[in-house]
Amino acid sequence: MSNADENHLIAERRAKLAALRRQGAAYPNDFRRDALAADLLATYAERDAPWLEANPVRVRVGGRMMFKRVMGKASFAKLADRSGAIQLFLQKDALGAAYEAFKDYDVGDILGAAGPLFRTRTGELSVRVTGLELLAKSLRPLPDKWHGLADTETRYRQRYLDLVMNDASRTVFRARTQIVRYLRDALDALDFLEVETPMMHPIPGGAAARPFVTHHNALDARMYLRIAPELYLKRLIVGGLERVYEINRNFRNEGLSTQHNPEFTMLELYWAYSDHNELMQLIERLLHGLADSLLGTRLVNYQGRAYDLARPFRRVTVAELVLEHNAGFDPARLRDVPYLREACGRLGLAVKPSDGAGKLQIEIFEKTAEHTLLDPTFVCAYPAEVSPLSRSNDADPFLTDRFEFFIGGRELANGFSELNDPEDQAARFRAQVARHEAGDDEAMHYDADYIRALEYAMPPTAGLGLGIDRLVMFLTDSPSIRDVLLFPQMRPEA
RNA sequence: GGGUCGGUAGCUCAGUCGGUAGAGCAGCGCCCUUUUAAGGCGUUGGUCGUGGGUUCGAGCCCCACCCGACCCA
Repeated sequence: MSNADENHLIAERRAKLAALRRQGAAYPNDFRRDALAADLLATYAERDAPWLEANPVRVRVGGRMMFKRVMGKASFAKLADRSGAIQLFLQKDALGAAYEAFKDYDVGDILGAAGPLFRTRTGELSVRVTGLELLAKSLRPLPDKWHGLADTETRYRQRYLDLVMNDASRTVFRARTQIVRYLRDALDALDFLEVETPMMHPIPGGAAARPFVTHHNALDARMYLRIAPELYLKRLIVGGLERVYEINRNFRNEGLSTQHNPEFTMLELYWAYSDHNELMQLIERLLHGLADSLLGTRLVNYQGRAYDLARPFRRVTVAELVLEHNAGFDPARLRDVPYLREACGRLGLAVKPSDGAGKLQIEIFEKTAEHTLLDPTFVCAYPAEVSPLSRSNDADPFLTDRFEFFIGGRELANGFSELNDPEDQAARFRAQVARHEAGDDEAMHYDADYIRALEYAMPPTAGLGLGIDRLVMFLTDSPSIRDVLLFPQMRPEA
């Protein structure tokens, strides 16, 4: 940006920076803090003005100046650091030339200040500044101190400004880290091993989704950003690691919405000698623990509605929900393709000629039932047709031992007993390839090495995928996935 | 992809019937030694998202496009 493009506010600050450069180092790096604002406020919360007078506590604090009030020969300012903010009191008598320099400092500048703590007339713990230093000049003015930064586009594109201005935003991202740490600690305690598997796949697998495509020059090979780590993690189960998990990004080449970002974070875990029922119990335990540790209550408020996580989570099948939400649906014809096709037509659903009863059921379920699943609900017994990696149900091979978990009408998790029969898996891959060739670009590819791995035998295993972003949204009362991603995907600026 | 709403000063926002672009905060100058959105006086600051069109005249009306939010698919 040329100077001609800058407004007078920036021009004035740039002139002040130029003056600083003439005086010496404009960006000093020798100031050291010995205290954080919130620690001081907490430590001396009970100390009154006379005590602080009698027991001088000298501190060195640093941070961004968030307000500045000059009243002639005395001034107040507030310094914000990562913990919070503390007020400074500055007097000409005590500071001399540094006081005159301070009057040229701007809100937004990074300052270092030293001096004893005291209480103002109104009782606010403050630093009576005896030494002051400008550490980094802010050339651009901050948003309005009272209204803050409200423009959503700027909040997402310039997240640093959002973090400077909005406490609530900082709180959300701290909570996100706490949630991920809680999950790691809980799984580590269960003797799960955290692993890293490839983000670049020669064959996209593990989910039904369109991938991002890239190219490896040295190998002259097409590569895909992973849509899921599933097939790699299960290779590790074959390898005998028995309990593994990965918390990392997946990439799906799909639209953006309040629920979808092209890159999003999943927890995937694989648990040998377990099954989908134990996964449901695990989810319930994890959600209880998260609510307890993060919120201190199992009564979660999300977007104005109360969710009582202490009540047992509902369990219901796909078929039951289709019947529940489609009055007059003939329960005897749940697997009758022409009947289902007709029902889809009435609902305005576009179906493919290749869609079978399982796929059609799921279309109807998603259209009519999914959004109604507000309280925590496990939807069980997904059709095999839409579950190419799940173990078939022993009593009814039309179904699999699979569930999805919903809160607030949104899918939060997907879990199942893993298909460890290599011949069944090979047949399912072949069916997926046929769908792909019939034009379904979300259908899976045939992964020969994965079949080879299963042929060495994979123990009976349960596997779970948990959407971290949506979990964080729920636990932080955030309406959009962009509110829980530090840098959500945006169209490039013009 | 469709619909609704929005884009005006650094920030938050007004802008009437189409008739000289405004306020608060921030900034700049002066005053002010315990403020709490400090206060007082004065004052600078505009590609009204972009490009066309209608009109004597467009922030406002029409068309196209860009960016964003939300809803729907």
